[in-house]
Amino acid sequence: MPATPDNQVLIEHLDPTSDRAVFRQIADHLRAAILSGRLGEGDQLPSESQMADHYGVTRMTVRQAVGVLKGGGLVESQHGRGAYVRRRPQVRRLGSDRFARQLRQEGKAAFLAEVEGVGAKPTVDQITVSEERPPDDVVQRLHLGSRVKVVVRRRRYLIDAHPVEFATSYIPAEIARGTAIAEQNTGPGGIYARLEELGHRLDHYDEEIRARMPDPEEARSLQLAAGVPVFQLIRTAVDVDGRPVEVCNTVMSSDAYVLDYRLPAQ
Amino acid sequence: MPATPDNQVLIEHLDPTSDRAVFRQIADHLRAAILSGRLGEGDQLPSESQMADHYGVTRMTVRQAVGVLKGGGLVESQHGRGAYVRRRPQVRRLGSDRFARQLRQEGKAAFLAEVEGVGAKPTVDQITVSEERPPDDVVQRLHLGSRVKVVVRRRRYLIDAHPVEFATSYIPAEIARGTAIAEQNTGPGGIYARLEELGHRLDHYDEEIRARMPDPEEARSLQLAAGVPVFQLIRTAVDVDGRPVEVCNTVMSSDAYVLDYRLPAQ
DNA sequence: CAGTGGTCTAGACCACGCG
DNA sequence: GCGTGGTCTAGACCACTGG
Repeated sequence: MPATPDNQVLIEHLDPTSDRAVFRQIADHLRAAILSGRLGEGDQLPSESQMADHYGVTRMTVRQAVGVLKGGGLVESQHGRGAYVRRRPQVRRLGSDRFARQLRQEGKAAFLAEVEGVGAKPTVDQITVSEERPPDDVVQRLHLGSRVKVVVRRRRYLIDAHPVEFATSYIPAEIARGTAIAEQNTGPGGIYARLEELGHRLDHYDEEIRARMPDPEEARSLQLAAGVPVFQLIRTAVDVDGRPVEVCNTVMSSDAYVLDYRLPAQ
Repeated sequence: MPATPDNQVLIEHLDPTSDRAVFRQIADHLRAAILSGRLGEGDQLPSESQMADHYGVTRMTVRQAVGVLKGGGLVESQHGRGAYVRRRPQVRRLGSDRFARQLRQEGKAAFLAEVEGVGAKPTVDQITVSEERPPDDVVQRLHLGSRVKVVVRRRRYLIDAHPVEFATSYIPAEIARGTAIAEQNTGPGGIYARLEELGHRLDHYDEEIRARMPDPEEARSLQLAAGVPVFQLIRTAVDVDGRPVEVCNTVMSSDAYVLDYRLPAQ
């Protein structure tokens, strides 16, 4: 009479007659456990060795299964510690009125004011300002000639020391050169307030939103786990004369943000 | 004197003194080749065996490298054929005025009219209509009681036979029951035209946008390659009395869409 | 049929974390 | 020091594509 170790109950979860690959079946089990709540956010998965024993497969097969869940953003692993059900960080809602409001707020940049308002600690770092030839898509959006330079502002935004987005703004040098827009600190109300003071009364913003996987540099800068896509939001500010005066390219961690827009029906 | 086969030039690309894992170095090489255009969209990568020979590693190591690029959405592999630089399909731009327009268009649903307008063949399939208890988040958004039922409309949209999005609409049964909204074919102008005919003049739409990796069911339904995230767009239609009359939950392939919004500055 | 990617084994050694 | 995940080897067999 053969021995029947207790892991037999788990081994029975595998269907050897199924066409579905073993590692996919294991991934399915883990996914079901997570979605059902049997494994909650932050819970540790069984170790790879344990699962290999349980299912009667090698560690490499288990790793394939876990890899599926990591690619789907459900699981995050930490070298030397274990694999965990990924926690969804607190999201920040970006309303479509955020810039209308900003124009009225004096003294603080919108990001700082809003994040402090919910009791978190906002930071802006990696600020650089330079004058450059813009990339082609920016040339198009700003209706510039091919040799025209722009002031380029780069910065990264963090909430409670967690990076959530970074942005690059392009303003025609003709407008921004020598103004506060070309300084590290643009002063109260940010560059939109400065643009209006310079006579470019703003009419509207056009926003283009894409979603994609980050490149390795973006993943590093935003400390993204595997399986977390980014929003790419390209905003063009247009003044009342119909002239585009700024393009801002923002890359945001998709699990730090929900974008809210209100559209009139007419 | 040892033989130096021609693949030696490629083997030299590996830096054995580097801390970076071999499969990451290989992935870096391939990514650089793709981003520089040396490998263009649709081009076939060297076979796994070829790369294993070139770099002097096993096939499993090469597969890890290719897996990195698949997870990033850069590469797509086809069983028995090879691995290819992924093609980005044509994108459809979703303007924020798409529903204001729709109200004026008679005779055709907005999706069909717009896609035909660019010379492509639009399809809607998997249409189902039923009456159900809505999920919690829909109960909240529609300001409903806990036992109230809604008419649920599901459908999938395809462009040139490629699925690009699927959507689920929830309309309070009290409003929709017995009307064209509860039929397969809602008639000219779609459900928004019917809602207005029923006396619910629409005031605005609230849209919430998220990005995330698809679950396996979504990936199958939208035929998504690995490394392609989805947009999830939840739209709530509100009538002039301030009553939410529809919630529509749409899941879209992120590489089929760019979302465009225009925001007034004031 | 040959060549491709997909799955899986049975090991090995390493780097990291934590007690 | 021990358990964890990370990397890598050297095979094997399979499923699929295409000539």
